[in-house]
Amino acid sequence: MFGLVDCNNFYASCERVFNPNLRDKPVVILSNNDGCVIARSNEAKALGIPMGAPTYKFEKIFKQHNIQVFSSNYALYGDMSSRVMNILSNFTPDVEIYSIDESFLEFSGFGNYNMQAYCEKIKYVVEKGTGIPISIGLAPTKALSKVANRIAKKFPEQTKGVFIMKDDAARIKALKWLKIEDVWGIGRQHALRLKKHNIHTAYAFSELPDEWVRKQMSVVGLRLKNELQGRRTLELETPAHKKAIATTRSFDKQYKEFDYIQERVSSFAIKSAEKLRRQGSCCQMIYVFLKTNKFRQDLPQYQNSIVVQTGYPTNSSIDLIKFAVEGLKKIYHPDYYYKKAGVIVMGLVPEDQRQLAFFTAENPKHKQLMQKIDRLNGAYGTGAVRFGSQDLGKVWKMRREHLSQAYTTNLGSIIEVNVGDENKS
DNA sequence: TCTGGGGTCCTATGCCTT
DNA sequence: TCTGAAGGCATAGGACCC
Repeated sequence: MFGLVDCNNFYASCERVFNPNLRDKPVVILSNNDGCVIARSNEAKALGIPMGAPTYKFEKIFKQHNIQVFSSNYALYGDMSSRVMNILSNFTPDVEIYSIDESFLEFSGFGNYNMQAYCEKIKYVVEKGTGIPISIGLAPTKALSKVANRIAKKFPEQTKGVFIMKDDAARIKALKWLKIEDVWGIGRQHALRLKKHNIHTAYAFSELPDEWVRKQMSVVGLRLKNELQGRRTLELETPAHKKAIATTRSFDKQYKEFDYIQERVSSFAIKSAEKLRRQGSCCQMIYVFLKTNKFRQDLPQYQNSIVVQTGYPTNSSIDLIKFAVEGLKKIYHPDYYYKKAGVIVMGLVPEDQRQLAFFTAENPKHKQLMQKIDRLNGAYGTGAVRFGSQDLGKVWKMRREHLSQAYTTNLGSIIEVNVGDENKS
């Protein structure tokens, strides 16, 4: 049996843990730059706030319905997530952390357990320990456990937040209920095509001929079909090393000047190098991209990207700036207004296993230099040490006008409890 | 004026080597 | 030495996830 544990409205729930006044009130969480809505409480969903809603278009509605608005606070959500995951691992050794708010659990050898009671206990202990409400779905395959979870979440009164797909009759009933666009692995494009072929439910999809699914949706679609029929094709995955690390951002407005964009791309390269060093990896390729604002169709559109081979594995900020700017020069075009750029480092190898290149290699002094820089930045804050290609006078600030505090990771943000006497807190 | 960021996997294509 | 088939690899793009 697979179990899928999903935290309910995770980001909104995190905010509520430390601010109980938010209970039963509509809450939305905004993306970086406060650009759009990326999470909603049930109350906000009921008010018709869609996922991805642009903030500037909905500000009036936020005010009108007294919706509580928060900038995303990843320090808080990341910490709350690891607390939840820690508790889950006490209930079965086989846990795959699938995302910040979801885990697959495998229950093998639990034949004699009353799984309904066991899962209700998991739910109780997680909620008691963290304040985060969860839903649990159990089924014979991963894809079906996603379906079961959806039912648990959708019908909390009947299911108490735990739904177990006991037999084939339950499977068929659930799949007939689930709309095709809500199936895990069916995105917008596939849903559109399937509907054109009169496939509207998960069940109808699961009954399609193998060849058709394979042809239209590749082996991925076929695996999904098998999973929905109850045949296990996906297993619990063990954490693998990352294959790429990305640092990409939208700009606060549109920019044309090369110098500005070069400065941004250099900063992304530095950030990527820091991430590489933190996980003990080096990269062999660096991908740089540049885009105009896709929402401004009235302006000329342009996007381009390039892969630069480094020639040797490196995680030196100095080298990565050099390669990134070299790539940028090849794709930059002076006629456009740019809104977004990014750097992705690829071809990652462990730092201690880098092969020696015959003619080129990272300057051996860089390693020590980077260690010192990382230490200084660690002690005095990111950006304490900057590079020549970064604009020293400029402080890049993300728009985060509705940020809650880092209650769990920053001592200065710790909650104070006042007990009677105002002097004692 | 203002619409996020970070990932994965699969396929098609073209080129090169065997 | 030439030729075609088959396999490996890099790259680009599309689909999906959270």
